[in-house]
Amino acid sequence: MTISFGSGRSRLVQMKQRIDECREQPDDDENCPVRGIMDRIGSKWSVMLIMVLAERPHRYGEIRRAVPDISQRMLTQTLRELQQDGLISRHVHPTTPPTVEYRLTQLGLTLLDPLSGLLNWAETHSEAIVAARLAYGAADGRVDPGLQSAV
Amino acid sequence: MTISFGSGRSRLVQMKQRIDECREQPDDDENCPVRGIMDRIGSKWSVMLIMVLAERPHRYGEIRRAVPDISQRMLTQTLRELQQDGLISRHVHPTTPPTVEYRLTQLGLTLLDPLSGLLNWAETHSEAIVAARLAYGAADGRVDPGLQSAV
DNA sequence: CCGAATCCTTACCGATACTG
DNA sequence: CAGTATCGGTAAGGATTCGG
Repeated sequence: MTISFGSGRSRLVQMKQRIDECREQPDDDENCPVRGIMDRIGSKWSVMLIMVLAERPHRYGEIRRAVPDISQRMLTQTLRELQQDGLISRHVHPTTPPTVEYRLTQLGLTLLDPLSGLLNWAETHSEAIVAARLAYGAADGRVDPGLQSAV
Repeated sequence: MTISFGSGRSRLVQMKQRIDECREQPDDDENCPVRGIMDRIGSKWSVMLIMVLAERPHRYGEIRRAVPDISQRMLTQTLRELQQDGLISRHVHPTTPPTVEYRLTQLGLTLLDPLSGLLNWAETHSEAIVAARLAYGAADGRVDPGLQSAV
């Protein structure tokens, strides 16, 4: 995007201030939605389902086939959560047998850009991260979390 | 801005293809790092610690004071994970008492931009999401997940 | 075809106490 | 100051079974 490179830092600092303010009011939930949203993003299957629906609207069984290693329990539950957040919508066609179609909402579409930005970062730097994980705990098998200064 | 609006969608679809390929090989771990990275991002404290260190390098106790509601167990554990991924570095100054400073690495700095993009999205649309959560389960208290067609 | 409901096994994570 | 070690409650999530 057109925003300069160093902008991420200052925006993050401002963000932290706002989240800190949330902690002041012990209302527990509802007052700091950013935290809840990030938890949702980080949940095991949300991003995967969003990616599937980003391609095109899908029926329930289609999603199930597109993501074979999800249990129907978690598929339904995650769909409900995303629906509850207004990111996807559920459309029932009164046919026999019933046909249910899920698709991204307008709100869900706006998420695609920042989300793909993060995923692109993950893919771009995945090799560096795997390398870092291997380098950690180096030496002769000794696990010595002592001093190290790799910038 | 040079990037068109719908770019997020196509990039996400491509991303899904690559993650699907990862599932083909049952090596379980190491072969699909994107999944692991996203889990890390979504973990409870990682983003918060990154935000703190985005401001400036911090000592252990400083982070602890900056994030009061984290246990020292999770603080140390999350710091180790981020260090292992090469996102932060740990510097021990051999003083008495010991002084340990954490800071973002070059790799960690590159994460700030896409991460702040996502956080900005979360903050921007937080009201819409809260509204959607309230709207879900509307009517007279009846929870009827039947048919609905809000976009 | 599209779910809901139940059971049950893990892992996360907080609290607490102890070390160098 | 900057951690490590251990215990235990809780909740996420998989397998399975039943319903409309």
